[in-house]
Amino acid sequence: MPKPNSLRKTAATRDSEATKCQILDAAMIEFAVGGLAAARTESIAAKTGVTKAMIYYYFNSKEELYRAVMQRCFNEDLQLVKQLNLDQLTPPQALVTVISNMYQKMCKRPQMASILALESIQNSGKYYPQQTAEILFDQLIGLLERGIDSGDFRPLESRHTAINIVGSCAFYFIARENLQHMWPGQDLLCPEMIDRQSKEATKMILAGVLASDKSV
Amino acid sequence: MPKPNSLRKTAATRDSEATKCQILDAAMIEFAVGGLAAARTESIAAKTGVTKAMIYYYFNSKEELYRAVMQRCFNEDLQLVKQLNLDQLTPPQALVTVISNMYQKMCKRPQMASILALESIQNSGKYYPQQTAEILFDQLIGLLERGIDSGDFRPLESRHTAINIVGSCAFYFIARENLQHMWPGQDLLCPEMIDRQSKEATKMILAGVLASDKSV
DNA sequence: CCAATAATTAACTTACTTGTTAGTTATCTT
DNA sequence: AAGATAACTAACAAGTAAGTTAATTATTGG
Repeated sequence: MPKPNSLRKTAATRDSEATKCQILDAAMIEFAVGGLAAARTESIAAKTGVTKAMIYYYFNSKEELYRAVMQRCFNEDLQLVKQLNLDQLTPPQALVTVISNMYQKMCKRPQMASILALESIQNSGKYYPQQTAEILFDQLIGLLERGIDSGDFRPLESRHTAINIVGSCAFYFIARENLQHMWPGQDLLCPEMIDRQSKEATKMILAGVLASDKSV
Repeated sequence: MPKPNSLRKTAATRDSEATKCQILDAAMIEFAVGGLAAARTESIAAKTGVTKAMIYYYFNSKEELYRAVMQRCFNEDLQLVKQLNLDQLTPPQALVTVISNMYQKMCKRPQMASILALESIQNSGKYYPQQTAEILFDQLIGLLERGIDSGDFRPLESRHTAINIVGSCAFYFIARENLQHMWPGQDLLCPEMIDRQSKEATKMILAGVLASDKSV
């Protein structure tokens, strides 16, 4: 009487796609803590149901595995962003949407912010899939400029402002473990906390960006 | 005719304090790229005029060296912050001062933001000198609450807002290498750029935080 | 059900990294 | 100026980590 499909690697043996995915998931967690340089292949393997050799079987090297993780991160991201159809919204609405979307994404993949930050710090972003990071930022910058032109936003410097907006969001996730002490016992990743942080950020950013004669 | 005091380690031989300082400086640069885990003692030594053995002679281990670097970072920081005398300023003035001070500090030690971010991501902040990070955050939170009480600021959630403020500042330095592409050829650490970023952040944050019936 | 192939492992090799040690050179004291 | 001590180095030992290999086990198609 063999169990056909237990949770762990017990059954469902030998499914290459599942194994690749397991490795990618484990790698994402490991890379999100140490980045490419400090990640240990042994440690990644330990998080999966398979041996280290499988990493090399499917991904050839730690570096290529890292590339694959990055790729997957950004693909998901781009997919989501394209579905937003920001052009059909007013600039303030679009901005609110972008911010809310950022938090949702981070909430779904809490490792995201750390991985991107680590890649930037450790490797100057050279492993980012070509221009993908640019696309995401440019979208926000474009939206800000549209809002300035329409008079919804005050005349601000779009690039610097975009940095401030993304930064305020990313920081919550990057410094999560340190911010913990402000809310003892609370899980900073629980939906309620994320929601409060998101709302507070949205309010501040919107008020900071809107032309003084406008309001939402 | 021996040179008495050339720039490198040529002359001025055997000055223990200078050597310790050289090691700390080199370590700071190395730790700011990879964090404790990815930093190589060999690589730190290579940045100094002395051998790796000196690291162990003066600091015993990579970990203790890391602790020393952290300590020095925070000591400087606390010193500066205490001199601000925020209590003698109105809340909006105090906030402007805090923001401007953050940028100045980061400008002086561009590795700072990366080191703190890496420590948080890699080690959950366990190497921060006891409570020092808390003090810095609490100061900002206290100031925000004072502003809410006085009616200068709108009723916001001080902790979340503090995170947004610090985040928008830190991100510029953390993601510096990636943001580079927005200003091709420009040095993001040059005083003019920092000044523009700082001004833009100040404007946005202040507008985002001030009660709607107030202005600076 | 058997052969071919794909997935997987355990054990190993090679390169790197931390930390040590024994010995060397400069500086300071008397 | 000699002896003591502090600063320093080169070479090494021990442990760790990346990547490989040869053999093993499951799956699939005829």
